[in-house]
Amino acid sequence: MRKSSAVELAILGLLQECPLHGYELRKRLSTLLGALRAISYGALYPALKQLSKAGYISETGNISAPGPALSTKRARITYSLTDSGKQYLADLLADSGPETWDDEGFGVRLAFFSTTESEVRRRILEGRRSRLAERRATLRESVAATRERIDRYTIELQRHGLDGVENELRWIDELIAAESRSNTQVKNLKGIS
Amino acid sequence: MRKSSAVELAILGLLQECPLHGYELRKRLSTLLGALRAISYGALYPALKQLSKAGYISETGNISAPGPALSTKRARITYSLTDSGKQYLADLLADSGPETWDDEGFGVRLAFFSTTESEVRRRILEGRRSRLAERRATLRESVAATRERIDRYTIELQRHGLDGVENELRWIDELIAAESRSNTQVKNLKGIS
DNA sequence: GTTAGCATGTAAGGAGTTACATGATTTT
DNA sequence: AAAATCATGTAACTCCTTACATGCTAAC
Repeated sequence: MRKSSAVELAILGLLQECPLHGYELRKRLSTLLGALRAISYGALYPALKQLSKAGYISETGNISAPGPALSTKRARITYSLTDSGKQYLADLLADSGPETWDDEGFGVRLAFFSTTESEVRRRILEGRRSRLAERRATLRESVAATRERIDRYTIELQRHGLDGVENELRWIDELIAAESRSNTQVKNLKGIS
Repeated sequence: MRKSSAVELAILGLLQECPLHGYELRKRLSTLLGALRAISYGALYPALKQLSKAGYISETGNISAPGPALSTKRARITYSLTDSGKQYLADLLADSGPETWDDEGFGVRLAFFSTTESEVRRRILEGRRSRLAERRATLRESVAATRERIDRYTIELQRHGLDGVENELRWIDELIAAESRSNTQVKNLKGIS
């Protein structure tokens, strides 16, 4: 079983909420992941086929309402998660390895954090945090190294990159703090009961 | 002549300053473009071969110092811009079409803004600005549309994405303002003379 | 002497985009 | 009736990553 791409994970995650057809799926992927990714049909449909072949999702023509048997609409293919797919998705979301720390892997997983165990959430957030801290260190070094250069624009570009990383670090810290708070609350509740 | 990728542009831009060999080139690309891109050798060397074949750069074994004829070091291949390459680079940098507004295309071009005409700089900055403004509009919409959702994490992800875009917009505005200032100065100087 | 870094490359393959092809439905 | 948008797909192609292959040089 090859490691699943972020796109597949996103598809499975969306289908977890409700069955959808491809076109709708694509729109939701775009808004869900925002600037992160705008997938094309040439990538989406093959991915759906492949997930279907693997048994993680099932296709059904939309025999939706019990009204007029064959609706006038062109047969839309609605995809839903199978039991096997639910299990697979759960496994993917239970993961907190290196692939969950890069920009895309992290973004997709965060989007489905509600379905992720609190402990795994914490590990993913910490992993992402140290990945970002590393990147910040590298960028600081290179900003320092380029200090003598007179080129305004090179400096601007690097400074902006560093700003972005620092910004994201603050954000992650907030998320981690919020996570701790809700953990404490849970512990308190447990203590009381 | 196929349209050149951002990587090729970056290579040409770096070679404009001084001749370099592949290994060094890769390090500089990484620091120059920061988080934007970390190119692998599997991409770099073929790109160099291709640029060489096109006549934009020339390869020379490092027969550097006039000391001991064959240095002990393994023959490093030093690449330098040819006249044709200089022309090509100038053409690429004089461009301000849509390909100069996306994340990567913009980043690379900004890095070499010092060698870009002030008018082209302005057009690229404006183009980038409106591209970002569009993205902001889309994100705002989707944040608004997702408002009723209770999912904290989906909201956080989208809000963070929006923050990032707004941040970059402010940065671009600063750059544009700085650009206008230096233009005004130039005009004043011209007025005086 | 062995590890780490310098230095150049190739082959296989993954992941996706673009452009095309088709047709239904809704809106103007 | 034209235009937009819904809806599904395929084929060719691009670009890049990973893994491998090779060997030198400096430092410890």
